[in-house]
Amino acid sequence: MSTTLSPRSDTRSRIITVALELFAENGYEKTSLREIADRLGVTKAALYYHFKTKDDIVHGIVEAMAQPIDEAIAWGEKQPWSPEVRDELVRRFAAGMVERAPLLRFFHENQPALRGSPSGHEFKQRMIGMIRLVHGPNASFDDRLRATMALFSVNSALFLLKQDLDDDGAHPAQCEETATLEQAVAASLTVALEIAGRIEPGAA
Amino acid sequence: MSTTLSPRSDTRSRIITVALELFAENGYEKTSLREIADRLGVTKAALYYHFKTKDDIVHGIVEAMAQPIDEAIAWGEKQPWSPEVRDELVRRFAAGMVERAPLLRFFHENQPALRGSPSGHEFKQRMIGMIRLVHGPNASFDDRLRATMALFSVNSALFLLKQDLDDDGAHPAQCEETATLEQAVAASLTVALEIAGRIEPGAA
Amino acid sequence: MSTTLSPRSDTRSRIITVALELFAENGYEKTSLREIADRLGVTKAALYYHFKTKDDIVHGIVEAMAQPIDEAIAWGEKQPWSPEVRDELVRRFAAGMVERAPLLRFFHENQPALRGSPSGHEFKQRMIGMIRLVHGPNASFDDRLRATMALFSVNSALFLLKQDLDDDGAHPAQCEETATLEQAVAASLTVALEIAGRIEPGAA
Amino acid sequence: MSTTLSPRSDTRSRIITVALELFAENGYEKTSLREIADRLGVTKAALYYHFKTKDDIVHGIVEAMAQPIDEAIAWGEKQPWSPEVRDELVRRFAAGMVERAPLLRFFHENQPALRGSPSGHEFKQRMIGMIRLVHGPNASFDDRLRATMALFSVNSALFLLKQDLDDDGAHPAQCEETATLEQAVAASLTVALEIAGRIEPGAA
DNA sequence: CATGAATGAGTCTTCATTCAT
DNA sequence: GATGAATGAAGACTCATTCAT
Repeated sequence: MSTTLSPRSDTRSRIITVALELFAENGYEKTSLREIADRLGVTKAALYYHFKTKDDIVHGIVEAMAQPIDEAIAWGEKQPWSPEVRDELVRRFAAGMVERAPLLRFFHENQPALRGSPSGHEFKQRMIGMIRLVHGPNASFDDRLRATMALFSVNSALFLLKQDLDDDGAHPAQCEETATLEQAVAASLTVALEIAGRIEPGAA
Repeated sequence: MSTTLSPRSDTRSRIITVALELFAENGYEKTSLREIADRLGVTKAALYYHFKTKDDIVHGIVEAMAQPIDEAIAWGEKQPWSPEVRDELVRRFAAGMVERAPLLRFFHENQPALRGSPSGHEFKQRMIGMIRLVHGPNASFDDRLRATMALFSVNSALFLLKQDLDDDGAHPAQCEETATLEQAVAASLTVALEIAGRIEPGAA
Repeated sequence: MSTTLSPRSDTRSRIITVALELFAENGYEKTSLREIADRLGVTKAALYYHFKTKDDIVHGIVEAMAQPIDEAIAWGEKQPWSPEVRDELVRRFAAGMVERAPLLRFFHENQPALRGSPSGHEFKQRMIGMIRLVHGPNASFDDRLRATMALFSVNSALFLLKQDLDDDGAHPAQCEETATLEQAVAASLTVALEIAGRIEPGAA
Repeated sequence: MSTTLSPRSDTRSRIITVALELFAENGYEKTSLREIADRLGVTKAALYYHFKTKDDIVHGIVEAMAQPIDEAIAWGEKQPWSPEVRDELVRRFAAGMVERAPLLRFFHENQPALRGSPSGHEFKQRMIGMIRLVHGPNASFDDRLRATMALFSVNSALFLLKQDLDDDGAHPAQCEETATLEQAVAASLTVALEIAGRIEPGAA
């Protein structure tokens, strides 16, 4: 009769999953609630039983997916800044985001829709928090930019990967073989650490 | 009575300017033709005299704004790849994009809308061309990622700058002074060259 | 442990009270069952345990609140018409309606919603019955109108009172002090009796 | 090529006519834009070409129909208050409203919908203005109530008339013959003047 | 060159209602 | 007595697009 740690409801989390999928693939604006409902085999009205508004679904997504970031932030806030901490943060972020690639993509590619949305803001704050921890206190604009790019690295890698797949083999020996997801992520981490490595300790 | 190099029509180019402004600021989907028309003081129908469809406006934008990229590409294609050429390409791209920041922002933040749009594809091809020239032949995935990020650097800098402006000074001595546009661009170039600098000549 | 004259159920009568409040304040159409349920701290479904439909709640309201009218009607039907009876009916109606002001307001301001509703009809029949008793048999249209207006007088007074409250003192010495509820009701009775006083015994 | 005094557009005024008809008959909330559009043989979207919102249609109605009231108010404001002016105002209002009966009915029976609507407020202000002119300065609550009821008299007469028609002859010799519209209006004026006649000159 | 009028398809959202538990 | 989950129908509104003038 009782499940340990029962999710708020099955439908609710299925909505979150499917919505993120569609939002990431087709964009927030181009994804209608009908599409989400159809793919789930329920009615639009059912969505409204679980979420007050379309934007509230985004809220649900963030709430359900941002945990690794929150943990990384929580951890980072307890450490005094050091190059090691910095690198560890980058690593943790990358690790957490690999399986959540759609979340990052959604966030990056839907800024206009998220601008002015409370839930969009919510996630942006987390990103900004991470960035701040990575570059540490008293950072120059250069270093803040490095921190930003280091974290966005995963995203660029995913962009590139997607490009390769869309071309499906149409690149004539110009480049090497198409990378796998794992390779892409590895590359993203390599480059991210390179970039972050140039961040200099805050000038007192 | 006669303009040297008269543009196809004044209204036409005003539409392009205003549309890009709005697309960049509010997003492609959230910008209606009515808004564009209103801001220009004409009717929606007038837009249809100059452009066949909403997407066609994007086409017009790209056509009107991508020139510097095209020139950089044209130049780059004639040079054999070398670290100097690579850096010069990065510099030219940055130089060209500073005044066209909205274009880049529009491109980055509206992927979902642009996906599936002929005009979106058009611009993406140019970006891919640039990336390819920057990393040169036979590049590893790592290097292609570096090239990509070097070019996207401007965009990250602009993202950061916008964040600062939105907070308007609410960050308590945590970071240095808010940067100016020029400083931001300079930083973006610095970092871009750092990243590109790690690209290694195509191995065997 | 036992209430004399226990109501059908406590929740049931709380629903009636709250529903009438909301119906009177915000209108029948603009009041959703969710609102009623929320204000009571129960679920919509709970309402359906006590009432078959939304309209059935109106039925419940009328049933619970129209008693004084019914009694006045019952009394009036036993008396032969006379000016004294007429005045007494007006007085009884006014007396009964003061504490039931929301009922009257609801009835007056929601005609469109009540039209076509069985429960709306129910109440209207009572009003018509009252009117008929007030003007007595063989009344001219003028007298029927007088009877109608005499009874609706309370409502107009309440309308006026509400207006005053909404303006909260913004009328610059144009009128006297804002009246209290008691004064308003007293005025309404004065005027009602004036109007009814002109009703002439059924001619011929 | 040019019509003197051409209406803003034919469709526009047809919308106003039909909308008022339906609003008065079925209520504001129960009248959907589809209904209005259907009855006009156009699409919902066409309505939105002429009116920004459903409420804006009400605004249009008031603007188009309230002229007689405005004129009466304008006239009344120029006269010093006197019993003759008072009666004349009542007469003018009645005269103006007969052909606009639906407007008054709409206003009376849709308070909840109009509450909070700018256009509803607009009309209410006019009514309040009229009332104020009828009772004159320094009026007691009683007199303000008389003024109000005098003006609402038409409405009550119409209510009564409608009742008679709905019963279609089911009243068993209880009352006289059903009145005609003209008789009803005449009665309403008679009673209105009676009521207004009791208004006493403001107590200096 | 441009407008006024209109459309069709689709969006998000709300509501009364139902039913298994 | 009451709830959680879901539905079907409908509503207001927006948008890109068309076309006669």
